[in-house]
Amino acid sequence: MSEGVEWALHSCLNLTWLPSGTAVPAAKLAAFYGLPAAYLNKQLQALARAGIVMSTPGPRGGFQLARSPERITLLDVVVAIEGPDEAFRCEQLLKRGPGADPEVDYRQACLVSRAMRRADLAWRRELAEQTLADLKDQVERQYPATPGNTVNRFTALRA
Amino acid sequence: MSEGVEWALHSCLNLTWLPSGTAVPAAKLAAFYGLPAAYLNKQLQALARAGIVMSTPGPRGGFQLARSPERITLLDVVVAIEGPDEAFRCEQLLKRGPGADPEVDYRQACLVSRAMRRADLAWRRELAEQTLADLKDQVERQYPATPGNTVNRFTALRA
DNA sequence: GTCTAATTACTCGGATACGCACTGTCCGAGTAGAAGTGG
DNA sequence: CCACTTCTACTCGGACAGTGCGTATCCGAGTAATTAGAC
Repeated sequence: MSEGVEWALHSCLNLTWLPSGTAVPAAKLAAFYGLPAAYLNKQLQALARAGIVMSTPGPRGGFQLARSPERITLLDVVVAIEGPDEAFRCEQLLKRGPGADPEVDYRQACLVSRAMRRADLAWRRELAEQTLADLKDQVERQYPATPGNTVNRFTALRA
Repeated sequence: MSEGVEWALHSCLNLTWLPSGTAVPAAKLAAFYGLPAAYLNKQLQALARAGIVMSTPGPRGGFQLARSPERITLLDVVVAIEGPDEAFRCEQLLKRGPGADPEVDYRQACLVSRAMRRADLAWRRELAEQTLADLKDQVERQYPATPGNTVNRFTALRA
């Protein structure tokens, strides 16, 4: 899996703690973890295309969450970065084997493909059941200082 | 995910239908689906290293399942080809952020990492619950001609 | 002091190189069977 | 006819190139705030 997923998840989580209406430039989100700003910007663009964050150009511009954290699942973020394709892509080997029917779509008929798809769905279900708000609450419960520290750090970077 | 996983699964399933004790060379397993023989051989080597198949060199040699299909899960095959690492690898971003504790292992502490690991475990559980024997039975139930056709095809390739 | 207009600085966005892992290929070590030979 | 030796052909196994995608970077289009100036 692409490394950008981790960056996107942590950045979105950080955006959760900022007062709504304020945009954060990619450079500051990157500086928070010492990441290459231009490359993180690329990932944020993907999130913007997926409608997870919205971008505003110009001074005082940047990124902010496009909707409330309760309506953003971890699956949304992963799909935005990694793309919608499932990890196991059936190349329809059976179509190249003996006794193959050219009319059949073996992505549906092949039982190997089905078994792998079942596992993929279990993975996706688990990711879809966790929202950014859930994660945010868990962090705040376990590390109560995090929200304040995060905001302070970003305002410090603003200087 | 690597394409070799699909090849390995289908090849292992084909091996299920051959009488035990008979070895099949990689060239014939590859010819079954029109795959590049040398590259499939590479994947079979990985399966051999994992103890899923056993190889015998020389004439009349080849590959055969190292244990009964009931004791080979889909996860075993996937891990043998893809390696044991989970898809989402936590780079411990928090260690590079403000307020990081150098002593903490953030692969355990980071809640993002935990959420992703939970999804990964769900995926692995689903794969571990399906054995090659299960798949074999499903195929035989749905396509009763497959076992005979497979054996015939391999003996035909032997000519 | 206030309105207007030009300027400036800042941001995203897409177009452009680089590196690594997956893909694909090749040849050599080793072995089992076949063939040949002598008893 | 049988046992032994030699030879051949076949198999895996690891070492060697090619290619696509993830990684990383840079510069230009566009915008909002700022500043200067005129009224």
